[in-house]
Parts: sequence; structure tokens; C-alpha cells
Amino acid sequence: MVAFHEAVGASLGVTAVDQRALAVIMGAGSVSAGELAREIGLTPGAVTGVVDRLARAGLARREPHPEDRRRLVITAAPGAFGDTFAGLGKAMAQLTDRYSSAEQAVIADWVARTIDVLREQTRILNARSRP
Amino acid sequence: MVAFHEAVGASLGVTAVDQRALAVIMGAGSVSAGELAREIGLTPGAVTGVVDRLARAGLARREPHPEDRRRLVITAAPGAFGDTFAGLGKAMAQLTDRYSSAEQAVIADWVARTIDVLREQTRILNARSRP
DNA sequence: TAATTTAATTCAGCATACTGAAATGTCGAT
DNA sequence: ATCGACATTTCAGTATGCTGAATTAAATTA
Repeated sequence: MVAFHEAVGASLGVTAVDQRALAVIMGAGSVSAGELAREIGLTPGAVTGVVDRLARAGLARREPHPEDRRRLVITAAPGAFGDTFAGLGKAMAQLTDRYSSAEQAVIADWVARTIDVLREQTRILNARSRP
Repeated sequence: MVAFHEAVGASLGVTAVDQRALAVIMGAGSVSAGELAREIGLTPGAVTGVVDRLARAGLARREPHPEDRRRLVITAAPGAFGDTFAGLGKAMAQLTDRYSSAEQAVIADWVARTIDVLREQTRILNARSRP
């Protein structure tokens, strides 16, 4: 999975950090530059570059905030990963079809819990290395 | 999962490439510096740095080749990820216990097939970006 | 034995992305 | 209307890791 993400990055000209930023953006729906900076642990100055690269790759949009003209509204571009993830989506859909709905439920449960485990372990590691 | 790997890297002072190199080393059992260079797509000069970092982190060993003294025998250090992955291993073992052996079989099957899908999609992406 | 090829390392030069600070433009409060 | 606070960008300086070439050492070939 890590190799796949590296390949996606190389293919689109974005870094690993950029992709994590995009995940944050998609998770939140939309964020400001400052929120993004706090969320991914970078300075505001670095976020400009992150959003630049995501926008250039067609993965995110940078729009003015309707009420506060200092702020940005950063959103994921609709169908952001379109071409890049189309192959994966199709292959995974095909894979899913091999299982009964009961089996799919078990798999979904396991995946959700595995994500929780990874999140927690990531938190622990990060706490250890930058306390 | 990508965030976890980044955290592992930060915690051990190794890069994403280093970790992929380690995966290659573990997969092959042992490799020479030149083989590693070809495998991960770097110049021999860069491989010196990769092995330096892996060795410094205690993840790999650099030993002389018994028959050809120009070559290196690079191996993964026994119990390489020990501390770093101990928490993950324990948590995942606990998670596994929640499922019946029939369910575990379904999950294992899905994971194996998902890995195949990711491998294939990675191959396709890499072929597209560096043809 | 001498010449050539091969393996790994070193090093200068280069590219990339981050930090920290200054600059710009905008909001809210007095 | 002015002042201070805030959001983002810009920019110089810095760190990191890669390439490509030169270097060292060892094996192979003549």
C-alpha cells in the first residue's frame, strides 16, 4: 500500500505529505490553510506549497472564503483522484463481488477496526518521537 | 497505513525509500548493494546512504561477502522492527482474536487478494509515469 | 604479471521542501 | 477611523537526499 501511494505521488507530482493533506481536506470537507497547517504539523508557509502542488495536480481547489476574505476555502476537487484511482476502484469492486454480504460485513468490520489500531499506534509513535 | 509508516520512519530516522529497501532486503533474505540499487531504482552512490541509515537505525547489517571481497552482504537485522512494531503486533493479535477461524480465513483471503490488486495497480501506475 | 572489469564509497553539485521572519491584505474592537 | 490581531503569501536560509563522476579495492582475463 505504501508503494502504491508512492507511485500515485510520482504520477501526480505530489509528495507524501501532500497526500496526507488531501486526506485531511476530504475528511473535513473543507479547511482553511491555517487549519491544514495545524492538522498536518507544518508551518503556514509550507502549507502554501502543499496547496500549490495539490491545485496544480488538479486534486484540490483554492477558493476565497465568502465571509472572511483573509481566509481560504480549500476543498478536494470533485472526482479528484479520478483517473489515478479508477483502476484501483474497479479492481477492488471486482474483488468485493467475490464475497457474500455476510463475508463483506466481516471484512468491513475488520478494516474499520484495523484503521483504528493503526491510528492509535501512529499516535503512540508520534508521541514518542516528538514529545 | 501511510501515516503509520511515516511515523515509523520519523521514529527511526529512515526515509520511505529506506523502508522499501528494507522490504526488498527482507524479501530476498540478503542482497548486495548493486542489487539493491537496481531493485529500488537508485544509483549505487545513493544506496550507500540508504544502507548507512538502515544500519544506524539497527534495521540492517552490512557484512563482507565471504567469497567476493568487493561485495556486501546486506541483511535485515534479526528482530529488526522489534520495539517499533511490537505495539502494532500486539494490537493486531488482539483484533484477530475477535473473529472465528472461518472469519479469519475470509479476512486473510481478502487481504491476500487486496495485496495482489495493489501490486498490480502500482505496476500500472509506475509504467505510466516512467515508461 | 599486467590490464580490464566490477563493486562499493566518496564527494561536489543540484533539486526539493521545510522553517522562521517579514510583507500584504483583511477583520474586529475601541 | 485607527489600531491591533489574524490569515496567507513570499522569501532567504537550511537540511536532506539524489545524481554523476572520480576513487579505491578486488576479482577476472589475457
